[in-house]
Amino acid sequence: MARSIHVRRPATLASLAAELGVSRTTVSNAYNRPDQLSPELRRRVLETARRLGYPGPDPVARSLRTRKAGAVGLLLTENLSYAFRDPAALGFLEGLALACEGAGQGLHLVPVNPEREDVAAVHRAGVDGFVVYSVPDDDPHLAAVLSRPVPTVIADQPHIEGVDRVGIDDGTAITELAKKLIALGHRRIGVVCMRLARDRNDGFAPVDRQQNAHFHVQRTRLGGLAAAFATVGVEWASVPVVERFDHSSAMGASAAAQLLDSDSQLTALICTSDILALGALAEARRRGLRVPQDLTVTGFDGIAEAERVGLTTVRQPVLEKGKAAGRLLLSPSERTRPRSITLETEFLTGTTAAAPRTAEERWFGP
Amino acid sequence: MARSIHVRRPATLASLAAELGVSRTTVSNAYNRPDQLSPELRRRVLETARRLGYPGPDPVARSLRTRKAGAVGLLLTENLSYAFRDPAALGFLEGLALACEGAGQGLHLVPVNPEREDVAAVHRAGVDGFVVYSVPDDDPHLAAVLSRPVPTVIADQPHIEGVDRVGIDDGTAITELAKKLIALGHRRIGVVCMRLARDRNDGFAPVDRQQNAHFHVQRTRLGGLAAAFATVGVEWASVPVVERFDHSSAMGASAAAQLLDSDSQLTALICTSDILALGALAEARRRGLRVPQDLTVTGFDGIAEAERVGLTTVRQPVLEKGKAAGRLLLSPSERTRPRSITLETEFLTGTTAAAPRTAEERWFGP
DNA sequence: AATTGGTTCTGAACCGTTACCGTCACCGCA
DNA sequence: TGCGGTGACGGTAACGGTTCAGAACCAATT
Repeated sequence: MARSIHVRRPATLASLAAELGVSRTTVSNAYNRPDQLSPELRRRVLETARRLGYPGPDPVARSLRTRKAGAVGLLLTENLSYAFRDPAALGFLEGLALACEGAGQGLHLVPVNPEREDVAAVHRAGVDGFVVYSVPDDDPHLAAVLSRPVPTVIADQPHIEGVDRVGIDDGTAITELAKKLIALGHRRIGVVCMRLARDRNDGFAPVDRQQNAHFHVQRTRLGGLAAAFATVGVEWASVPVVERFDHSSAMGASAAAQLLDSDSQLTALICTSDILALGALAEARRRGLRVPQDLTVTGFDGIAEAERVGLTTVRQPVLEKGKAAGRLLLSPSERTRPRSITLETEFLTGTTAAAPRTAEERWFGP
Repeated sequence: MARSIHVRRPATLASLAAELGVSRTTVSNAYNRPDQLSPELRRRVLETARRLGYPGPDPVARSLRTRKAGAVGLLLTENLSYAFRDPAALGFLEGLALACEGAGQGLHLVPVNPEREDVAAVHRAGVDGFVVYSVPDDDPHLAAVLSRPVPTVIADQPHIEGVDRVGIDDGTAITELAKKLIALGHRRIGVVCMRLARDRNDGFAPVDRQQNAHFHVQRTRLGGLAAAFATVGVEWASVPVVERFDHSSAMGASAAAQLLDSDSQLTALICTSDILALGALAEARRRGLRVPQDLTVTGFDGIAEAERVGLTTVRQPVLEKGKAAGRLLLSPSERTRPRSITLETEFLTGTTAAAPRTAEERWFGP
């Protein structure tokens, strides 16, 4: 005979007070303001609590009353595993977690169902503020976050009126990198980038798709490249840009292959992330192309493995970015006006970029 | 003149009801049970909400009444960065996050201040349950979690009466590995392990420290090795075990160095994690020792990089472990008795283990 | 005409706590 | 003896919702 298990409701502050013959206020004070009652009574309260199995004030009820949840919400891009496997995102997450930990705040990962456009989870999250990390510009979850009456910090996204922001200057950073390649003599380049929109497009990305990209970071980096090459008369529309939906070095390799197959005259591959660049390096190796003699390859982010293999890239301070987001959210600002933090990037010379071979060298070998 | 900023309190469900001239129940229903009121009225409610800037029912208040927080708490080992840089921990985290996402539950990282023994954060977390991942057996935070009247799942920790558990059979898995080395002929081995207790001890770990280790996983793995080598008459007390507090390949390298310096006759280094083993490989390379001809090196975990370099190791399904923990916590069990899930491990042959050179070979070369 | 059933909305209780202010006893001091 | 100050505790009203039993109304059935 199935018998429903009798779950004894845990004792409440009120029941404890009744048992002790004191007021609820006093019990509350025993936990929250020890100086407000005599040590003797406090001892009795806590001891009785132990005896009755009272686990202490209910966190949710407390939050309701004090108007503090003690946690910050984090909204990540649609696909969770995507973030967990991207070293840059992970660094940001670690930095944010550290900042929260330092402030004694929990970090609440908001569940975003990739299937349905279910914004409810954003409304259900009991948090004191939100950090939004690199979601598409038109993400309904972002809109939902902004509709909540709590402070918000956005990272790696375009500025939104009245919202704090942290990020780097993606455009300028990659323009610098492009200028180095231009100075080396590269004119015929190919570009590998991450996905530009929510829909999958594993292949060439025409200019209008680039310009309408939903992901701010990718859009800005491509824009920075276009600007740099425009200065030497390279028409951007003629530069092949290959997009990959999944972010992995395998995808970087396949994108590199697609580019090299489409134009054997390319002298450099510019990748908008290190992960992709590592794949491009692997593809070059597979083809027997020497880097940098036969092909220049560059990345972006400055992840550990890139540094290990000497990739020419741009380092961005991902850990600091996360910490800064946390500080921005948790610091007791006067909130007089939205603050914006732009962190510095650093060009890493590496060993995967060099002057292109001349035409003769290309045809007859060195 | 400093003037305190006037923060307009956001509209409440009650104020919205008053504005509309309906009851609070009706407004609540407009959000939670659309079938309970006429479409026309519902439309009016939502429209007025938009006009008044009402962000929808307050999540904390709702949680209080419904007794559901919509999130699970995760208690990680003391040092957050430690977890974020350990691929095994990261895999677990990803799996857990995926399980939560699938169930529409948030994942609340409990802030654990490494400095103070501040258990308050555990009590402050508004969650429906906890997952505790590989904390020291005597961690006060674990005790605090168990005192909360919510379901709990522990991972990679010894069984606790009445608490669900997920893990692998560390002892048996590493015993298998040890037996392979024994079969190859190894008798003189050194062991590199992660920290065994809260206090830092970068150096040799005597047997009693091993047996009293606070970290279940490390304790069990060492025990498994001892059991295996006992079968061939190798006295465990004579086996050098070097411990490192920080978990990094650099530490693995230095530990390997310490072992090789202390006994040049060692034919194999068994490491209790892949990260440490990768460091040991680096150290062997630095010394000009060929692996596996001159030295056998093994790891544990089966992280991606280990597989790339062909490390002989044991793979454990970390992602699955995280998912299983989530399922265990979120599945509507009858909770008739605590459940325990032990996942399978797999021996990876790799290319870093071989028979030791004979004495002659050692002295005169091959 | 009375009963039934369905839809739509309401009233009051409740979730478990903390904030705010008030009360009261006790003490030292003039 | 009266008085202000202080330490210890209590009462009441939020905090912002959800739940559940039922009221009011109307149409259809018996």
